[in-house]
Amino acid sequence: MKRKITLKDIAKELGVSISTVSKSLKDSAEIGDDTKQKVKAFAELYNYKPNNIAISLKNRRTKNIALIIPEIVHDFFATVIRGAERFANAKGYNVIVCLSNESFDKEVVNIDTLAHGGVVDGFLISLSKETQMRNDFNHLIEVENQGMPLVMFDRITDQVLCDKVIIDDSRGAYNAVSHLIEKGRKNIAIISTKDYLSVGNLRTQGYIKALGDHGLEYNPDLVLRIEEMEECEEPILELINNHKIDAIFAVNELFAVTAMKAIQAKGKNVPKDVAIVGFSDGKLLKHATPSISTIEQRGDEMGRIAAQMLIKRLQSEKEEESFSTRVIKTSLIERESSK
Amino acid sequence: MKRKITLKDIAKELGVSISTVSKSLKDSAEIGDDTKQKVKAFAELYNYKPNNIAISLKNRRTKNIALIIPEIVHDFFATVIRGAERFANAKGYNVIVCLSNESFDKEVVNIDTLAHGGVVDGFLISLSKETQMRNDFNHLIEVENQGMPLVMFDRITDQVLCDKVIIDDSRGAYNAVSHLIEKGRKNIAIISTKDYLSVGNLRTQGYIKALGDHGLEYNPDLVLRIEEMEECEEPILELINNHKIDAIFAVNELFAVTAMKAIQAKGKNVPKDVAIVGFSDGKLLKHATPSISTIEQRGDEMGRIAAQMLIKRLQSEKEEESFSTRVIKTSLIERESSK
DNA sequence: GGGAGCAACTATAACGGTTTCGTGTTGAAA
DNA sequence: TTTCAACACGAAACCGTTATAGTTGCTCCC
Repeated sequence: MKRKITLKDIAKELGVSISTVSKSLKDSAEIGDDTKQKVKAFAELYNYKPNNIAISLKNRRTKNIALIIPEIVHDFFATVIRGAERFANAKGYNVIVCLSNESFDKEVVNIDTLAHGGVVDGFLISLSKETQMRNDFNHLIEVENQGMPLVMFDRITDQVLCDKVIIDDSRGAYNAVSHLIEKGRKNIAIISTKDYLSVGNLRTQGYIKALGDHGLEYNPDLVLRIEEMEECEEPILELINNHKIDAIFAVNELFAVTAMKAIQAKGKNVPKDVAIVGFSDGKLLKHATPSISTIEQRGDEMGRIAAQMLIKRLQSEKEEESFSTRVIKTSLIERESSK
Repeated sequence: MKRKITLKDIAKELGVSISTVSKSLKDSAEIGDDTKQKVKAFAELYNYKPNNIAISLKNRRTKNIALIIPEIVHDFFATVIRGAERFANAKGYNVIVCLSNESFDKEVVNIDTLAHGGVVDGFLISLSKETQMRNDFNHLIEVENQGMPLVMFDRITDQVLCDKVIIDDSRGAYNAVSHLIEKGRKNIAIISTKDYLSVGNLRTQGYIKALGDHGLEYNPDLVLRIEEMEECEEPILELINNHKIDAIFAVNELFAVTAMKAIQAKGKNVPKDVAIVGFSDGKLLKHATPSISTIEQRGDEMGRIAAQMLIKRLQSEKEEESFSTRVIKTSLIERESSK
């Protein structure tokens, strides 16, 4: 690789000291105007850019932040990246994206490498499924102990003290179910995830509360908890076949479209026979036929706020001891599936 | 931030020199066995990890690679990230994901910052729409001139000499259209993009060739070139209304589902009245009703190979002067829309 | 004319490693 | 006893910056 031009090169070329060059480029008052001009012109000419690695070493900070997500082929997380990246870049930070692939081990390895290696200044993380299941957060607690700021988003745990960004899962679900009730639906099922997933759990709670508040009976048989995303078809089919249902609230995109397909395959009509509301505003729901109503889940907003919280902490000198949790509001997007 | 433990700390604590500690941890033959053991044990105990920034500075390489993509909420690019990240991580490299958002300026800024700042060792890039339109690749040529390796994938240009990974767009399209012809379709339209997009252009060529090879007449009226992804509905509607069409080949997911919706809205049946084949294997096509046949476009494979080519170049001492282009094969996934 | 004060630089240490080149101590061959 | 290699370790340079602490040379003024 061709060597990039350094301060030393400029100094030698112009017959001044390295310090002079450094200070000139920073427009220090210590240096005479003509020298400054000369140095700047030369630097410009040779397209000098300071070596960030050296600066990182000196300043003990890298201006990199890690963003750890469980899965990337997922509109929601993709928009989180977009939001975080945009904000961070504007503040002069690079985002290093890491995938845990829902694996505890990979999450740990990622964090370890980046934290101890001094590669990043802080972390943005959404927990992997496995981590939530194992309920083991030592790797995160250690990050905190090292004094590295950490912001958790979406899939969080209250066992780690740090800044957090979540959406109002429970209230979002509540609104979705209320909407279905207002449309006259009485037998509303929910397709959710296993309880150890914070998000699925909260949404189920919102579902139950909405039923209660509207004087509908809560029937546990209508609560389906899917274990494996990839094998959701069968249990969904079973739910639909064995119960009299006139509406479904699905906690994610995949469950919603799979449910709709199953219903349509039975010759029933959506929304006439069964109405559907999903959660998270991805392409799948928008482009389904009929299009599926959903609770909007602003991933970019979440990414932006998470990055903001992290960078704020990185830039404040004093170690702020109180942590805050930001809750992002959701709103209902009405589409054809719940007309 | 709490300071991390350094070689110096260990040295002071054990009453040996920094060099001794460094060498011990590298298991150098220069150091006596008992000293080595002592140092290693101590380092282990305090969870010492070398500071990668310092190593980067010394070695003049960072073990970071940049992956620049135009858009992230896009299953294809998301899978590319996954493939590249997986391979790079396994080789000890971090992936810094940057989004150009289809903007020339952001692409240039990204590259400039990372290249001159010494943050990354090399680039993986898929050109932004705007860059392809402007036909201006100086920022990439400069990267090459600096001796930084660069691998282009998917959206490439032949005006920059570097390693490349593409899928066989033209042949993929050819196969898609041939498939439709074999199913007895005669009036096949293509919904493509403007010509400056390398990918859309190649797919259109494959379409034309397939028609010719099967003795069908090429009718330019059946070639729709969409300018704005977001405003594709109207022109697609127009195409469908004004022409007798029994099949559509769409060069991406969005065009395929939009076309299908339009056809169904007219009361026609897919695939009976109009068959559809798309391109790129995203969720949208898979979960559409009916599911849409498509040309598989292995993003993860592309990412993996691109990362592999880049890292190979980074690790080889000699400056290899010949560049290669890897072509990834596609295959047809038959689904309901072209039965 | 001998500081004081200032402008305009330069030298140096430090950031945390790696690496080359010593150097002091052994023990054994000559 | 001398010599000399092997061993075990240390000193110092270097990567590219920045911050702090000098060092000049000059003017000004009592």
